Amino acid sequence: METLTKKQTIMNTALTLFVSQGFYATSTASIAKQAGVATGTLFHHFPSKEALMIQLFLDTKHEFADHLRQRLVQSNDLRSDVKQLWFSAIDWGIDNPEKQSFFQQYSMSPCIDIEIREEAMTSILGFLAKMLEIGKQQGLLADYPQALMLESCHGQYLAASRFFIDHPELWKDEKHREASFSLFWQALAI
Amino acid sequence: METLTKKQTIMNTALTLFVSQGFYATSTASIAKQAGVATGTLFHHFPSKEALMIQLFLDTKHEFADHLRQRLVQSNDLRSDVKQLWFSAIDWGIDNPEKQSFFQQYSMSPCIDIEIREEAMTSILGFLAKMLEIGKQQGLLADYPQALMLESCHGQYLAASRFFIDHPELWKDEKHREASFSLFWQALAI
DNA sequence: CATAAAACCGACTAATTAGTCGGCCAAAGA
DNA sequence: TCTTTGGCCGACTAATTAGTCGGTTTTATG
Repeated sequence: METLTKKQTIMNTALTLFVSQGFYATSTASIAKQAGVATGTLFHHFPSKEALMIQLFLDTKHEFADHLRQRLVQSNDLRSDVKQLWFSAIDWGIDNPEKQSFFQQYSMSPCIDIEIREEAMTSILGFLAKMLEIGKQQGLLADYPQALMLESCHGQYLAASRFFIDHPELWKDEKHREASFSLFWQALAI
Repeated sequence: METLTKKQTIMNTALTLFVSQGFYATSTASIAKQAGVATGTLFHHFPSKEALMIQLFLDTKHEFADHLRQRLVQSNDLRSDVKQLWFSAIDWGIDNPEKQSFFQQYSMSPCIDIEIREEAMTSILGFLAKMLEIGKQQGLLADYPQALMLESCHGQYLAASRFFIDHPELWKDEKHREASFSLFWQALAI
């Protein structure tokens, strides 16, 4: 059993509290206390509360992106590739409901600077953009404006994972899994 | 020119500040000052900051729902009815970007009690649920689980209006308008 | 006009906040 | 062993907060 560093403990605790209470309602003192750490320690690792939030946001986004990249395949069948990506993404949300809630709340909140949010967003949606491009060339996907399609994909993903986090048992139900992907794919398909 | 009551002014100001700074970062003092009103007046009309937020949320949701209901038609052609609803909804978002941002931020934030959010949600999505039911009976729409479809619709709406608020000029572009509806409709259609 | 009710004011308070600072302690290198 | 480095501590502070309260003005009513 590996022990967490205090820094890690602080970040884990902060994530939990930010999700359950909100950024501004969570005091640095309460984070430190809950993490079993002095306030001085918190500010030793992070210059400010905001810096803590930013690192949390970026780390979590990267963790999610890494998870997807690991499972990314490249077969001849675009639809099944996208499907695998879709399932991987929602799997991650189900396995990390707190982090998923974190995205839901802070992906469009003024707590985090808009530049940072957008940068994180494009870094994640980068390979999705490529897949869309391929799909259009293959004539599988509709030729709608790219930016609109990406925003739509993102919205569908947030909605679906919101739904399955609220109803985790339904994610095991083949009918619901398939339906969620169909909703996603049909929107884009020719 | 009709003058606003102080209560209305307080609510308008609060909405603006909540959207631009966030709920917890906005002090009641700053709301009062910006509204040209004493803090005592604010607390005369609203028992607490939270009560102000709740009323703001419910009023705005109702305003949106009323807008949609006014434009609701009932022809024989479900697709064109839904299309009109879709355009009405995004129109409202474009015309009220601040209120739309308010929804984006607070429709899933812990600032507002989850019961209140869900109640507001179902009251708005109520007639959409009926339209989906009709569509399924007519064999026009896929027979996916209802709750999942509603969540997906909501997600698509948030994504689309987010997109068009960021790029208002594109809402006048027929291609983009049609594309946004196609993305929405194709997801649901058989 | 008189009176009552409601809207309005702003100085005030008790509580909470992010962030500081001087010092403690354990480990690593000389 | 001595020294240095860096994680760590927690009492402290200056600033800010939501909400109060006693009093004034405005409005409605008889």
